[in-house]
Amino acid sequence: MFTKVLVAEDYEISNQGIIKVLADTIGIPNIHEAKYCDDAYLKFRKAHNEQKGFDLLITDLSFREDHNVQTRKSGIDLIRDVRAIAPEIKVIVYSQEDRIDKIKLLFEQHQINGYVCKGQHAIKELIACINGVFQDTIVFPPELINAPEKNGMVDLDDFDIRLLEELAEGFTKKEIRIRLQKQNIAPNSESYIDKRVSKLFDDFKARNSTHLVAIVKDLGLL
Amino acid sequence: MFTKVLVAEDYEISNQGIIKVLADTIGIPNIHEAKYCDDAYLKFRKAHNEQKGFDLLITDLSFREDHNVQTRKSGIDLIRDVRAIAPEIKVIVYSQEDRIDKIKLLFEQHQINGYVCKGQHAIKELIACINGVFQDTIVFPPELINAPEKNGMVDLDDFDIRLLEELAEGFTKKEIRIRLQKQNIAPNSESYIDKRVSKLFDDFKARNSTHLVAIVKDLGLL
DNA sequence: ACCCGCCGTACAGATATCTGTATGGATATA
DNA sequence: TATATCCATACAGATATCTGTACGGCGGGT
Repeated sequence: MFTKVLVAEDYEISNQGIIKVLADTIGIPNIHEAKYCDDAYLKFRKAHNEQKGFDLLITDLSFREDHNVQTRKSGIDLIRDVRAIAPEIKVIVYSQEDRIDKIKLLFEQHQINGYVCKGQHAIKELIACINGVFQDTIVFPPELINAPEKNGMVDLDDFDIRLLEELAEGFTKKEIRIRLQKQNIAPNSESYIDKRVSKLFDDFKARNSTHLVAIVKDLGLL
Repeated sequence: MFTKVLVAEDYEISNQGIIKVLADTIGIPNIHEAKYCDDAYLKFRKAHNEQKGFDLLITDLSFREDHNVQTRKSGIDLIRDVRAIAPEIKVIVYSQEDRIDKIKLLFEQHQINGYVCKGQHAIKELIACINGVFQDTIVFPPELINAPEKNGMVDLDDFDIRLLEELAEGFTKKEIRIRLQKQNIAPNSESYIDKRVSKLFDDFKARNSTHLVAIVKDLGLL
């Protein structure tokens, strides 16, 4: 079993809860905690440099901002930086996030090894997840496995996402055209941008741009 | 000190964290937990009926919905029902909520005795809160006392929120006017709706409606 | 009583959005 | 090779958005 684990979670009480499970139920001997991403990173790097690196990182995604200004603002930043110095480190994310698409992204883009959703069954899930990850498997949360098979899923390519981002930033279609042209991103005619956005209206059953952005924000795609 | 405490919190791990603090640090002998509002209510009523009532209720506000359908959907429902059978019960809310206005409402409308915000210093705050409440004081969270000069806080009234909701639903200003008129909500002139929305643009530094909705969605106000 | 600022309404002009139609080119399908 | 289909672009008309100005009413303050 893992012997040295780092827990990055800003909520002190959750933090204690996780540690309690790791120590009492699983019996991990060496547990360290951090309430800030930067602190977690420093602890990780120090241990790594001293050849006493961690086996496992358990991290939250969102960290509340306070007077302590952080260069790493979210668990994703932490994972990125930790992986940069120790690519083989196992990572489990423990977060409130329950939007399937967001969770999928974590596995796809950040190669996390497991995900546990804060909830009524988090202890059981966390234990199962740690065991699974220790055996080199990728542990998806039950929510994701039982996923309601592509209910109304629309698959968006990079261009769609870019358009949605631009719209959410409040740019007009003319501005978007100019911005895309400046970055040599094609296609970039105003008319085509219009067409694609209209297609997104159909896909998401949106009445207009404002509605569209609200919908994709709710779906967690942005 | 309190001798019998009920902890209502659906996140198992937070739950364990709270119990750990109550037991190990404060030394409360009799701690019960519930992961659902209805379950918490039943436990509370049973103890009350048997003349072995709880001294203190510590509850979260939001409870994640699952297959277990609940008649009480939030901590507020629980507080209301518990107070109905035991008006003198001390109540501490332990929640993620950090919007000052929301927290103020809890003290004003629900006469809670203390509030602790999930966060980096929750353990210290929880201990202080329990001690204060035990001495019959009302314990406001530091966030509320220090009222950190609300950097970019915009206070929105019901009308603003309604407009934002309507925009996010994709209605045009003409449609919004008609909808408000049908519900006899005044003011409802198209021009005033325009004015108010334009004011929201200024408040949130939004370029247009789409941007505005994206911003308030990100802020979690919608 | 007077002024001032705010609220609600009205209107108007410049822009932007949304919808529909049209067209040439690339690709692939028969 | 002919044909269908999609991609990217263009244009145009009806509608909606955004901005600015204007005006009466109402309440607070001096």
